[in-house]
Amino acid sequence: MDQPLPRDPIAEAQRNWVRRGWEAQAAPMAAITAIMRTQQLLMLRIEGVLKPFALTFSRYELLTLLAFTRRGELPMSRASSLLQVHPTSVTNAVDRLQAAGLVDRAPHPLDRRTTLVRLTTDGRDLARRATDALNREVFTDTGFEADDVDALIGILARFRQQAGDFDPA
Amino acid sequence: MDQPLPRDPIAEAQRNWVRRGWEAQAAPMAAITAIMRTQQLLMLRIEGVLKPFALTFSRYELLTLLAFTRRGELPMSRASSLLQVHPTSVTNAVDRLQAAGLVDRAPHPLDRRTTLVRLTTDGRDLARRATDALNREVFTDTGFEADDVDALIGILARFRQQAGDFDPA
DNA sequence: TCCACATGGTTGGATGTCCAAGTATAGTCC
DNA sequence: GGACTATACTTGGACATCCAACCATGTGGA
Repeated sequence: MDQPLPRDPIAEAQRNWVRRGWEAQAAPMAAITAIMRTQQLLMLRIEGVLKPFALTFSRYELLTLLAFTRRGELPMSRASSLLQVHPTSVTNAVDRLQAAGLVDRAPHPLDRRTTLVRLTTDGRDLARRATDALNREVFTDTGFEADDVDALIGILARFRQQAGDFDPA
Repeated sequence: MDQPLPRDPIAEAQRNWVRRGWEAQAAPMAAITAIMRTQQLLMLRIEGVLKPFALTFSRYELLTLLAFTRRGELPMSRASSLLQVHPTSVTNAVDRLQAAGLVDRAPHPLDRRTTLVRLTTDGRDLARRATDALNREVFTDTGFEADDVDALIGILARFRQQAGDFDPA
């Protein structure tokens, strides 16, 4: 899987789709498959940068989300909503971050259903160091051209909005 | 997680990045995070369409790849290369498809290291029906605008090429 | 002919995803 | 005040990802 293929496998699949008579669906299929592959490439790269910190991207995202709150804490349901992952994914991430001493769970003062997840000092420090590494090694030179970055942001925001991710206003 | 958020969480994260002084990295970070979320949305949608066929996207892709070959078979290493997944992911997919009677494993006539994975009649039929469903329910109306589909294809092809996925020629 | 290197595929393991179901708690309405 | 609905989070499970290590086989060069 390290060796470049002689041809773009997704362009090939697109041609196959056209050959089978699915012309209207060929380009959308290719775009979606390209998104899947691009995500995979980026994930491998990001996980590679985070590995020395004993972090995965999922756990990193939760730490960073907490680091951006005023008090370094959030209800788990809120974290699930903002990170746009299933509540069980947050449970999983909090379990592992808590075992590593990077967050704590705390009861909500007024609502016994709610668990607050709170950043520890170690967690805040690691979030900062991991962000420095990602900024330096991924976000400074992503492999996208600058114009493409802006275009992607626009296109994917329109898509996410029509998918119901956030309100139009 | 079903309710739209009042604001775009990724745009919010981008503003947070700028506030922290990481201006050059903010847009690339947002583009990458948007790719992650878009992939997740598309995957949920695709898995939803495939579920009645007792297929996952990963298994579907292998079936479709085989359906496009002349003889309905490929060496597993070739499948790994074309699908751009780790060999263990192909082993996993073949195990499950084989258990479901959708593919068979066969020895290579000339190379005892190599295992061929071969589509069965049931597998070919299921690949066709699942493709019909995906064409109808996902690829005909993806949620992307038509211009955006073409732009995505171009942008992501450039990215995948610079990442070493395929040769420039 | 033998050895070193490469290839193909598997196994065990770690990880994170979401679904279904369950329990505890809170809110609303009659 | 009680019943019903909703919310928060967990647990168990299915699934697929990739990594590390291993074994069997093939290739090429000395």
